Amino acid sequence: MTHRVTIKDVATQAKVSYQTVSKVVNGQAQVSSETRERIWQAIHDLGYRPHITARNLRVGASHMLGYSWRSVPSDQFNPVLDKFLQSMVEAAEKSGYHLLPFPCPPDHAQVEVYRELIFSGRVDGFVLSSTNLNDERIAYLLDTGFPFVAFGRANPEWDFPYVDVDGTAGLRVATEHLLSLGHRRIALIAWPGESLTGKFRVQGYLEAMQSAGRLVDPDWIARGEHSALFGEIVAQRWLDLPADQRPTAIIALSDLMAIGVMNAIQERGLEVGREIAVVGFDDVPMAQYLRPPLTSLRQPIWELGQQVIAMLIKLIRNVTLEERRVLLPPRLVTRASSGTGAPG
Amino acid sequence: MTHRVTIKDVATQAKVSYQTVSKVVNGQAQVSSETRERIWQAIHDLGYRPHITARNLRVGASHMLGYSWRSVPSDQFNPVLDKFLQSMVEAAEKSGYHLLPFPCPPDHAQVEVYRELIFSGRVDGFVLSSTNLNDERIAYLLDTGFPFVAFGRANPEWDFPYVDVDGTAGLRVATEHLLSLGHRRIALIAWPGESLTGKFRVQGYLEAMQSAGRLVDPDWIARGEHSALFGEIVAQRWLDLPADQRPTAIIALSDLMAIGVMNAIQERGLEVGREIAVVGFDDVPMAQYLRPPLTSLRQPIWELGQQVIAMLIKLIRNVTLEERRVLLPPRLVTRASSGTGAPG
DNA sequence: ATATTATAGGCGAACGTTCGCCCGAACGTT
DNA sequence: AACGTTCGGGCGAACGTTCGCCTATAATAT
Repeated sequence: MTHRVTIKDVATQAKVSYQTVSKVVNGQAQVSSETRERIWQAIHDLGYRPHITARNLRVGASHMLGYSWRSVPSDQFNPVLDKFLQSMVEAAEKSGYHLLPFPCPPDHAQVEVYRELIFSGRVDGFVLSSTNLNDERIAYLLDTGFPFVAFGRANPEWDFPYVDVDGTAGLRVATEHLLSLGHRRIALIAWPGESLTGKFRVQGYLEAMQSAGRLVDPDWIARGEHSALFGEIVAQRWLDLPADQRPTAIIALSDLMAIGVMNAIQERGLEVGREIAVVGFDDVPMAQYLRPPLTSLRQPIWELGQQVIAMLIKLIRNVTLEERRVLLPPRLVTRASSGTGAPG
Repeated sequence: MTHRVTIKDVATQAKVSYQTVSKVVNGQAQVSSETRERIWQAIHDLGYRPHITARNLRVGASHMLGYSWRSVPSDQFNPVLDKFLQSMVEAAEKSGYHLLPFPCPPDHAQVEVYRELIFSGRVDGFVLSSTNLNDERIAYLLDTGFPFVAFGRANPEWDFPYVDVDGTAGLRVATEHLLSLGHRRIALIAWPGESLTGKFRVQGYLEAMQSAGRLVDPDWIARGEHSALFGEIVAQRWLDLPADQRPTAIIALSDLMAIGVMNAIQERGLEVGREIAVVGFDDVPMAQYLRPPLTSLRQPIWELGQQVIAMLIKLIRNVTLEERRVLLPPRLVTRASSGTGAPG
């Protein structure tokens, strides 16, 4: 590297003061069209590019948006990361921002890391994910007034901007789908009660059952850890019931658990889709390759990424948000695992 | 935000010049221990954090490492992104660097985007992925001498630092595994000839077959697009052969294609693992949940991420690399799909 | 006691921008 | 002819650091 070409080089080349070059670069009006062209010419000739760090220092912004996510254990999959990141990166770029992915700190150190990023001027805002009910980060950021948008909800008493998948709507649609196929005993595999995301999804199931006038047997809702094994164990338990009492359809709150369910069913020699319907959530890429292919709810990840960044940038620019709470419904992708009608 | 607390605030509080504070913050020796403590105290009291942008401007570095990746179509999975990113982000952070993910530009605009990032001073180096034989980006970066490390190889005539998975070793191990189980007719599903990664992997297969003294029938190597469907079609073709001529084992260069193979086999009513062995590559999380679970080659993604960043940072700091070309072998994860022995 | 060296810490400058203010010229108005 | 207005463009300053150099004092050696 010989010597970085700066605004001053352009200025001498174009025979103006360097501040005038700045005006041209930033599209300010106070320059005659002749000199403007002369300056652009010089910029082009010299291959000048504004130095972002200097600009950022001057304007007091980093044009960076912080994001960290929890890595999933390697026996699981993160179905959304690729698309979500791409979406955010692209949306940010369009507005002159970049994403700063930082290592997800251990729970107790969360806030400290966010503090650090704020006070070192590294980021202008945050995208939060993996939010939980009383998320410390949200509490902290609300307290300091630093711009952020969450991907996921939290304590309903708090007023903060978020985008989220409408799990309630998703499960309502999935349940209605099964009901319309004639299923009456529809079971649900959910997460522990602490899970907020789980709560919303269960609610959609309950709503759909209720408005169809179906009573829900509490035994039809199983709660446990997010794993294929748990899905398998629960399904086995249900399959032990006499045929006229056991569920004819099982919804799992994730594809991972749904896969466990499918494996349990097939090990009993039963046919998924014909004898027992299975529905998952996430629509992981693999869902379509399972045998039978898995009916699942696909999250509008791209749109969520676009929204979350658009909102965050508005927040940073002090534009008021017309929508502080955005819920986007997932789409039911119907495949063979949910069958064509209830048995019997 | 009232007022950012700067080095000067600390200085007045500690009754020294602000440059001395800088010395303390950067751990320089020329300060007595009393004043040093006084300054640290002031830093702590005021909650001072150095302003990164200002520091970067002064030292003429951005402490950012550029990275972009090609998003896979949504019917496929990116098995490595999550871990690879986390690994790189974490490794970078340890050395005071951050990752800058930027949108993967369309092919024709690749170089221009890299140029821009360099000349606007946004990054100090690049990690390249999805490299191809005559990668324009590599050519350009070699030409300008800008620091980068590739994840993947390219034109062997070029001398540039890279890390990569040793696909040759991986396929050698996989093939030897099948040979040791008594398989003689081992078929391979590969990518088109242009694929460099594919070429290395095929080579491993050929080496293993050769050193076992097995002739390789050219018909046992199929080449086509990376999809489950292609795997399925090819497998069907092989299954049409008389039982004493068809392959008893099939290796696919990716799990996605292996899944197609498994489905084709099962649709013929044959049993994967007992009648025909199947081996994949990638060890996607889903592999263990398939029925039967898929034997596959797992890439050492975490280590690759650590290495690539370590090398890049050395390059930036002008430390000579002891190893400019790092190949890490994948690990064969043996599961039921490769069976316990060749049939017959 | 003087000369030499080491040490602590101060000071000006610079990194590459943008911002706000100012001034001079040109122009139109009364 | 004097005035106000508009427009083009110059200028100083600042953003928060780090760097290199300088100086005064203290410590050591002769």
